[in-house]
Amino acid sequence: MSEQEKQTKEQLILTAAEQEFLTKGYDGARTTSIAKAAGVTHAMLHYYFRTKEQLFERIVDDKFRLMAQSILAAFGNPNQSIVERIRGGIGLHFDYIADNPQLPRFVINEIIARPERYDILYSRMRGIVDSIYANLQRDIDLAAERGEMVQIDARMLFISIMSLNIFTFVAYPFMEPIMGELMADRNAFLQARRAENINTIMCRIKAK
Amino acid sequence: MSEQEKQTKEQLILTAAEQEFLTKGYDGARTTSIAKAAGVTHAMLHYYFRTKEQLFERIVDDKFRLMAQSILAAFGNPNQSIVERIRGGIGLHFDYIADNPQLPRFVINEIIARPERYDILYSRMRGIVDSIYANLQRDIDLAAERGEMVQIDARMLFISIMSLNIFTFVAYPFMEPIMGELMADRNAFLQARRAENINTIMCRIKAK
DNA sequence: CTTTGCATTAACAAAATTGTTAAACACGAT
DNA sequence: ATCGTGTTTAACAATTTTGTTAATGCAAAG
Repeated sequence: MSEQEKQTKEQLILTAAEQEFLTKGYDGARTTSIAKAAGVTHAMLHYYFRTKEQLFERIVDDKFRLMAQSILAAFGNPNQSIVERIRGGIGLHFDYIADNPQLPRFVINEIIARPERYDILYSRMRGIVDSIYANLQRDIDLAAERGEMVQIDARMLFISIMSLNIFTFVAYPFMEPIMGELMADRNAFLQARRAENINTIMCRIKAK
Repeated sequence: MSEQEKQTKEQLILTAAEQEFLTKGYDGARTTSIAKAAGVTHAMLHYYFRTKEQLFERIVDDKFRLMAQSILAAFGNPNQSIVERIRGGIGLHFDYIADNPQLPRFVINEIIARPERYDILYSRMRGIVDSIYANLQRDIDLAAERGEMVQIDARMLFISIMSLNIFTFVAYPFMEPIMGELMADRNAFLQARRAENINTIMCRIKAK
């Protein structure tokens, strides 16, 4: 059972740490608070992860991978028409973030707090983004020539999509108290927002 | 000159503190680091502001006011047509944030870190937002009836505009390294982004 | 049953960070 | 000149937070 127990305790700490780091960031997080939330002594936390730094890196690695995946999964899609691929991609991306609403804010804050640290990560992402971009841009150009949509820079379109989808969640706690009934029912609001984001982008790219 | 000197030192500390708090947040900021950046001993900082907390509040108050203003100023506008008012508002809002690019992230993080604290602030903002909203929604409804634009919920439109404008700056450090030449020239990119945001919203509200 | 190896605890140590104080200082007003 | 007021400094105190250690437990393998 020692193997089982260890798994559980380590897992408990990781889960508590994830929650703490995602909401409070590295600086705001306290190892004692994490240990308490996990129901272990704080010496236990250091026993498994040595330092706060190392514990944090475990979380960060996971989360960055997740963030990159969410972007890829949404647009590295099969062989529908480009317009449908974009429409579907927006929805997928939105849903992905809805499942991890704290993720974007965490990633952005981390990168701003310690940019140096993520150089390796960038080279990986850069390659992925470049290939998606080239692919998407080519399809957009072709579709534009056929009059199926307007000509547009794929990266600009991409940024617009990310803006609309991500901001909804990043700013939710800020907007919720000042938007009244519109946001009273979270699920209803998110559903409406999802549709609105798709609609907004579709209007933008639809052939005139 | 004692009066002059005091102003300057206090001001030096405030300026350094603003920079530190905006980039690192309350938890990441160090009073010693602020004092050093301001070129004063850290005892000096405590002499003028007593605690880190109080120094922080001075900054936060300013910044929240600024944030609220930016939203108001952009859309509480004169008597052009509603479509033109929206078009102009997007640009104004974008420019305002371009002048204070760290502001939105700071405000959002602060509110998430300590929601309780901003209850009073909310009641003030709530009133302002409500009146702008009612006003805008009425004009939109009228314009929609006249066929000048599509029918749309003003708050949804509002969120879309904020998303597009704010995200550009919040995520800049994250996107810059993975977007290649598109973002190489910051000014050129921002100008393009400003136009794109206006274009995107105009497409969304233009009468079909 | 004892050895071995990891798990656990409590108490402690070290470092970093915030906050204080007492003494020196500058300088204008009386 | 000196008194008073607010400024400045250096040294120190307090607290918080991270990290360590030595002793103990516990369970499986020999």
